[in-house]
Amino acid sequence: MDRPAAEAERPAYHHGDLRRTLFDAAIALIEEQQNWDFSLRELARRAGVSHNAPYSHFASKSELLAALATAGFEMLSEVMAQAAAAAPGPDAAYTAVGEAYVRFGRAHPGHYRLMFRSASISMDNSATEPLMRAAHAAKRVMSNVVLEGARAGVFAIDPEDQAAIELAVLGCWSSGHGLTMLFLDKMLGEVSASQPERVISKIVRAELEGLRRR
Amino acid sequence: MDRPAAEAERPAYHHGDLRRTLFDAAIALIEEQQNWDFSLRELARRAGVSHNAPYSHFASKSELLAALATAGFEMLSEVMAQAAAAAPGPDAAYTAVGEAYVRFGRAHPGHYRLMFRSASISMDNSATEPLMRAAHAAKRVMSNVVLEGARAGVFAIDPEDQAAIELAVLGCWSSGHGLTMLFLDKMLGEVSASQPERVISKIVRAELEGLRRR
DNA sequence: ACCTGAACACCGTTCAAGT
DNA sequence: ACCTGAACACCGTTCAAGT
Repeated sequence: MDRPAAEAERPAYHHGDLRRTLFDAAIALIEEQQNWDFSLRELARRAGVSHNAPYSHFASKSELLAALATAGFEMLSEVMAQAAAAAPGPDAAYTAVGEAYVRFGRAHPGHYRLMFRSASISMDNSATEPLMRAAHAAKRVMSNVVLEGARAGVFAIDPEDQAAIELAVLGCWSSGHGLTMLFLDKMLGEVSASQPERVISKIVRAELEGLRRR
Repeated sequence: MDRPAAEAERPAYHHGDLRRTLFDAAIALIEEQQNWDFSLRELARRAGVSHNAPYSHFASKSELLAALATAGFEMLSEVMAQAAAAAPGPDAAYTAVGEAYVRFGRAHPGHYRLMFRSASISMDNSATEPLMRAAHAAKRVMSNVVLEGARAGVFAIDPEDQAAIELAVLGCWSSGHGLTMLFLDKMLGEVSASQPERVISKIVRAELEGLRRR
């Protein structure tokens, strides 16, 4: 009665895929509660195992969180890369990536927040390196979109000027990240909140104009 | 020995200004740890009172956090208003406010994060209304700067078009908030992180160009 | 290798009681 | 009105033990 039904299908002692089960349950909890304040004991309860079983798969709560954040950045990279690949040119690629980015954040509020928070939290455990790599890879996808536009002569940036590219990417990222966070934190007035797609589209396009005229 | 020295100066039982003491100690803890995971009991220990004394002044931890966030938005409003008032015109006002905004966030990382997080957390307690008012007031300061520029004809926006003003403010806010958060979350590459002032200035000015040419 | 159960040192919050 | 102390139902983490 105090064990989830799904557990009945699994062997009683050796779970088989507890790591994945915990991982998925953690994501579910994070999205339900919009934060990562869930307890490891609650997580174990949901997975139908003892409160200590998680420690067989994750050294600590913060290491689990870092692993979740890493997976989040990988998902985001994938989403952005697909948006870019499907676009016919630099302008379309930029808007598609920008809109996909904000859409991802709004679709996974707790997870998105965790991704950014945990990069500055878990500066100690072994899960940090893959996290940083995943975050860097995501940024790389954005950089490539800007770089393509610069090389094509569509954006007014010298593709060889690394500092200029870096700055342009940071500007776009700031705009998209800020907009996403303001949405998640319910900081938008009714006007903007009632037409999210329109607002997102306009702000992404305004940033694109900045790239073209820089 | 387990009580802070400052406590010796105060009356033993009735503290006198415990609310303020707790408030200040909470801010200190938040800035030390870059989060608000401190325990109410630790807070009470720092103030030299029993672990329940805080409940005489705050209904719960989340109400204390909401009060802190409210004060944070008031500080931010003040900082922005002063930056705007000291500027000779709309362009200078915009860059001064933008740079002051990011500087505030970087100077108070834990507090800044809390301000934005608690607006979406404490949707239940009585401290929510003042919080929302303070957040709205801060946004108002930004809006006024954009509105002034529009009225002066310096920014390419119709000052009577409320939706356009709203959108322009949201764009600027997203950019500044995103940049601030990326800084706090250590998401910037070495290049940007090593010259923060320069990067901030460039990104604020790029956003200003967007306003002028809109 | 993977999991359990008892144990430790914590929490937030409540409640009855003191000043 | 403001504060204390005991109590309750939790935590994360460790450790010895089971399968």
